[in-house]
Amino acid sequence: MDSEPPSGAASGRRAVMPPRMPRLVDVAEAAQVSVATVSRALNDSRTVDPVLAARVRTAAARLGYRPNAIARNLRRRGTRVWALILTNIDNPFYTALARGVEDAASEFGYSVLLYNTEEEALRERRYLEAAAQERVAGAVLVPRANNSDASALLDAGIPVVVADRRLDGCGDFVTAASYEGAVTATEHLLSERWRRPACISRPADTPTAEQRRQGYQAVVDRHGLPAIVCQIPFHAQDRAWMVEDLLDGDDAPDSFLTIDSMLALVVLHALRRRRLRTGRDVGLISFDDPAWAQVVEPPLSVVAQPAYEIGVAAARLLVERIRGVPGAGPRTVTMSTALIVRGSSRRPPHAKV
Amino acid sequence: MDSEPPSGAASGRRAVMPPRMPRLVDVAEAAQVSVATVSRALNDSRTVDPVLAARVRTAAARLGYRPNAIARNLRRRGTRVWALILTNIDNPFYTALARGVEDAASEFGYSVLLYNTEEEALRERRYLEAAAQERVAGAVLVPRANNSDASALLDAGIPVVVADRRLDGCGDFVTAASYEGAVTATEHLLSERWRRPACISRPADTPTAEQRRQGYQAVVDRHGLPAIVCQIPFHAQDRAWMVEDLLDGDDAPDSFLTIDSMLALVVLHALRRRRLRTGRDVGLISFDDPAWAQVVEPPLSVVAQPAYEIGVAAARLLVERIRGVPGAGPRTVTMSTALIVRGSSRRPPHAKV
DNA sequence: TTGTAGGCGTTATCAT
DNA sequence: ATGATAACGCCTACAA
Repeated sequence: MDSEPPSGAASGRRAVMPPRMPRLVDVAEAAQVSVATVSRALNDSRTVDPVLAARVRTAAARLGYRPNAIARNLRRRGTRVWALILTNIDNPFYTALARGVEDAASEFGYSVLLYNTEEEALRERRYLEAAAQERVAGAVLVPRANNSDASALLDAGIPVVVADRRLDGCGDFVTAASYEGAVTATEHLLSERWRRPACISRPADTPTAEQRRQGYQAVVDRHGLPAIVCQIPFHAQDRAWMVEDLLDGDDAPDSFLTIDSMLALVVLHALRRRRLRTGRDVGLISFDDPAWAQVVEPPLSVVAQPAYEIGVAAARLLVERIRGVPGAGPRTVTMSTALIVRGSSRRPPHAKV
Repeated sequence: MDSEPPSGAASGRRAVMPPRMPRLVDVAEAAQVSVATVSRALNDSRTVDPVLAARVRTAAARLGYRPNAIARNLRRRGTRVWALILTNIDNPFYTALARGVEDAASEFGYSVLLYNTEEEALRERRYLEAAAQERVAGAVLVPRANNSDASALLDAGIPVVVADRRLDGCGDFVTAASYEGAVTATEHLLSERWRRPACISRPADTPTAEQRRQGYQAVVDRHGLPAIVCQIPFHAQDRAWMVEDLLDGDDAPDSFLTIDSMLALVVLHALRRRRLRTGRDVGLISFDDPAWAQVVEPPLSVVAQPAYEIGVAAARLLVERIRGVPGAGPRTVTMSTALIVRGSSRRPPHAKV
């Protein structure tokens, strides 16, 4: 048996100990009822005498009683917590997605654990494991790559909703129509009479990036144009150089499709150093619609994704999964993208090549 | 007593039930040892026979055993989870701060619950309550206003580190030198020969905003210049109008200090509509150094705050608080800001007024 | 309607 | 070094 300090007074308690929080029994004692009655009064007060219920609530309030979620979770065998595992909270797209998830979770009565993998496989593995040990009620996962392994969660029977980047055999999936968006964007560049569009993308093991690259490629192929693809690692130090090298090469592009807004920044940096202007010397269109898109000169043309709504949709699927019958097959929700033409993708009538 | 389904076989378990996870007793049975030995082998294996320890680990691995953090927390009377309560994850400053906290937390072995209050008092209250019930080991709090009430956490003896916005009587505090930063920024504008700088700030109950406003005001007062202050609510719909109204008024400013990067976007919007250019027609300098600062034309002058480092510092203070003697008085860490002059704050030699 | 008491899975004490 | 076992705080089946 444990040797607890005498609970009688301050005698056995060291001064440095945090104050012991009131428990159900304390409330019960104060209200002169049993713990069962307190528990019932505080949860489903239907089956409890209103008079007693009031007495209980008064006592609870007076003592500053706060239910211990740990004990409750143990007894209920489940938490009211979700894990949100994503690759890079700095990317405004994921920031918005996170807001959507958090917002909806809060509405459904869940708290959310944020795990930022920084696109690192090791961290992702650690986090999936941590989430499983925390016995989260569910998880929204943006996998690092197509070989990410969510089995730590799945084996534990924890529902997982995958967001943004496909991951097979992993339950539900919410994403935007990446391929179609890339097709639209590339066709837009061509309709503006750009003839050598480049696709600035991410490593090929990033599913969504790869789909966008393919959408781009399909269009340039169909038009008999060369595919100019540049896959920039997430952790590259010399990102701007890669674009500048591209511009210096023999087969320099005359326009760009960037598959996320951080790459648009990279391209804009490179262009600035080369003293090239978008919407004039070169064309530029990017996936995502970051807050700054409308304050650059000229404003940035984009393929906007409903990032916040994707987060909300993921949350909705997750609650259904948690409440619902596991029998139901995996569902995929594909949100549509929106082409927003601003200035950066335009090509002036008499531009030189 | 509870009526559990017979645990013997699949007979009593409905097909829809999630798989029951292996417990310590299961590992013990498989390894032919007592639960105590398993627990010891998996935690502090010093005091256990290497042979048995190996057998335990093998059995645990084979069964896919994952310690139940809920039960562990109950027994240990404490979680390995922090709460990160902040006002707006969309603001790049807080995004970076969150990364810092999460990064450090992960290193210290903690998970972090993200609570995004959206600058709403009600949500903040709910979240503080939720964090307290979750019995988090500690919290990093960016309070909504100077009247925020963290007693839900404090009463429970949960250490709180306040970040960015001061909140008295609430333990440790990490922030950047707002007042000084604003002084520096304002003096910089004056040194560029702008004569009517305006301060685009936030409501007066936002401590940090107020300090920046005061820093600005001290400088313009000292120079006998008029103070032009515009406090834009966080949820305002017509934010750009407020700035445009300012520009249309009799006492129109010739330059701006914005106290966060989102307000810089608002001002840039307004200026665009008025066809005014920064670094030429008007001056602009902003707190924070968002990723887009260097791709606007001209690049944005800023007072940069070490957002990520503030998050890390908060995390460090928090672990010390958790591990250390509560006797130690509240500490304040003030990080210095950095004036980065780019193009937007410059005033050309022969500018017209 | 209310009370009693067992157990959720783990850790740590005590006894061996 | 190992094992049996009592809590941690809550919920709920069962008895009254």
